[in-house]
Amino acid sequence: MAISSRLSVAIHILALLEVNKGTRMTSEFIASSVNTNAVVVRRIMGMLNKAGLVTTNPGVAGASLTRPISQITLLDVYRAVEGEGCDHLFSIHEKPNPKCLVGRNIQGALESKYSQAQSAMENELQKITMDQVVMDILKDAQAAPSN
Amino acid sequence: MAISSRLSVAIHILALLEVNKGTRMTSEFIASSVNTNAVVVRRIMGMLNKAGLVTTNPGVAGASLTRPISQITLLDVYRAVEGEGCDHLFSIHEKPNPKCLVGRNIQGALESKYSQAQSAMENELQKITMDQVVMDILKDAQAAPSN
DNA sequence: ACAACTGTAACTAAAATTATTATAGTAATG
DNA sequence: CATTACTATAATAATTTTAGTTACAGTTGT
Repeated sequence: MAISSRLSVAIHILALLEVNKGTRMTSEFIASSVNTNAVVVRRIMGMLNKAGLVTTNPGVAGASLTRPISQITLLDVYRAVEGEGCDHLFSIHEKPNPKCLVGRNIQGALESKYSQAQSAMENELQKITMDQVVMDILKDAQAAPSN
Repeated sequence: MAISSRLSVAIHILALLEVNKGTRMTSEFIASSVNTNAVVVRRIMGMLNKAGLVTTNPGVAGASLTRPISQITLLDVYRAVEGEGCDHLFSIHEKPNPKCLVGRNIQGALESKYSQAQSAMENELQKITMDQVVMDILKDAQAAPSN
């Protein structure tokens, strides 16, 4: 199964915060750009807040980034929205038969291999910063300006 | 969300086929090592068969590997059991607002970044072969022999 | 005080995974 | 050649996760 779209929505939110840095956006406004419900936005914004990536003020619109987007990596965002789920990208079947040689040792063998693949992915996410994403978005905007 | 345990079960099955190469194992026997239902084993075995990794004979027990396990990578197995799902490891939210600069361009930006991370993971899976997994299993067996 | 928000909890709906039941078909064996 | 043991697969159910929605309490600024 795929990784949930929370990461994509979170990146979308952070990009909006950067691009519209001056203005105070409501969760309703952000939701209309993402095309989802405002509660979903607030839920994810809450995770970004808890992870220390944004600052929010209860009751008042307009979240803000806590640091320059060049210092926010996709790994930061991924961990913010996936929480504990980050630890195990690959699921391992539970309780294989300990009476069987393979059943007894498969879990350990899988864990060591899986962690290699997972680390490779995380390292790549860490290399990508939010400002690269924003640049991509703005670059496309120059090619086809309509703002 | 995490990647389904089908990959883990498939690896378990292939390891069993290698370790017990001489004998003809029934799906019931394999299921008891994995600790699941025999139908689950046959379903996954069917995927491995369709992907050309094993040969099965309808009605008769005992699947066999089509090539040496040193030539089966975890990426082969991953693709066999995840099928189309492999294409998009990360989900992207649908229909962001085209009237918004960010909404208009976010999907393209995400796709290019995500494919970097996904490729990094797949490259790592490709580097790991089934015989490394089997060696891990047998190595543990030497340390704590009970067979 | 009021209006406009945010922060959450609770509930619903939809999708995916795994387990299970059931059925049809293949093949080796006595 | 009928019986037995097994595979292949469809259909169903149970469980889990995600995303959308409703509801409401709390905060802020006017």
